[in-house]
Amino acid sequence: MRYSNATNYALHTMVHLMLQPGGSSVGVQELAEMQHLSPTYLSKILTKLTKAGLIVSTPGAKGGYKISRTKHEISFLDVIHATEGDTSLFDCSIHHEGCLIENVMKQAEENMKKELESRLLIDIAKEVESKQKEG
Amino acid sequence: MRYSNATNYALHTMVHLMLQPGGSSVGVQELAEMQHLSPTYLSKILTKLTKAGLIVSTPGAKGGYKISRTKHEISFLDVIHATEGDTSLFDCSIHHEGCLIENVMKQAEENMKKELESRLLIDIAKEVESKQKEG
DNA sequence: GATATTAAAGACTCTTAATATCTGCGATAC
DNA sequence: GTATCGCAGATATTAAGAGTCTTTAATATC
Ligand code: SF4
Ligand code: SF4
Repeated sequence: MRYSNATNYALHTMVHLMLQPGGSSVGVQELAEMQHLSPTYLSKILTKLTKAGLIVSTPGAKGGYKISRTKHEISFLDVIHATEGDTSLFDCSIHHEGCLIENVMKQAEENMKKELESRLLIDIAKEVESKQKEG
Repeated sequence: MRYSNATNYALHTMVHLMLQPGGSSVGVQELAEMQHLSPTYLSKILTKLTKAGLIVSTPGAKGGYKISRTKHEISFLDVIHATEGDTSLFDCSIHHEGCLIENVMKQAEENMKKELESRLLIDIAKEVESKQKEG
């Protein structure tokens, strides 16, 4: 059980877009080069982020992707939901009434999600920025 | 990203074995029937649990599986580790020095594991037992 | 000791999901 | 109009999970 690589790429892309001065657009080929990916593959991931409303795409010449207006509210969990879907980690198909096992597993998962929801990408971006200025 | 079915089967098996009077052994075919599985498939899962020291196997005639001596200390996390391995959910192969993203993901995962570590199977087994007496 | 019973291990197939590429379409700037 | 770009669909390719079959080794019973 592991997060997909797409989630990793999505997180990096989001941070990168947040660091764009004035929230300007960046083309997929630049984002792909940065992460050593093929543009077509990354494009699929970016489409997911777009549909989730985390970034905004502008097609056509001089187009690209830019961070959404909700920039300061985007959490790690938002990105993960966009790439991984929002299904439960533990999904017993039977669902017995008042299942004790499911209870424990779901509660634990909730603990993880709470943390991921409380951590905002903007804070990471800011830290990265200040590190770059130092170095 | 989902827990494997094996983890579900393992959890059910563990609870079942804990409910055996006197911790007596149960054969794989009985455990398999209970969960509508093939004995050979379940056998692989049971071997993992055995190697993790959560259950004890006795081969040969009248053999089977019984719960380990550490019965009262076995947590959900122990079972999950046995079936899923103990690799991290978020595993970036690069591992940059002081990576901020990895930090957040690992911390969140830790929150989940803390909960899974604190929840003991024996408590679930006892609840199941008392429910059965009620019904 | 012979035999029946049972767990352990390895090879193997099947299915599914993730990964990745290629192609054509539609929107936009110039 | 044309070059540039994101979007969607089809299509490999790969990896992991799910599950079966067969053989081997250990044990109890007789
Ligand atoms: S007891 Fe819970 S986990 Fe087990 S089969 Fe029922 S619903 Fe699923
Ligand atoms: S910044 Fe962190 S997650 Fe990103 S490549 Fe480096 S180690 Fe991996």
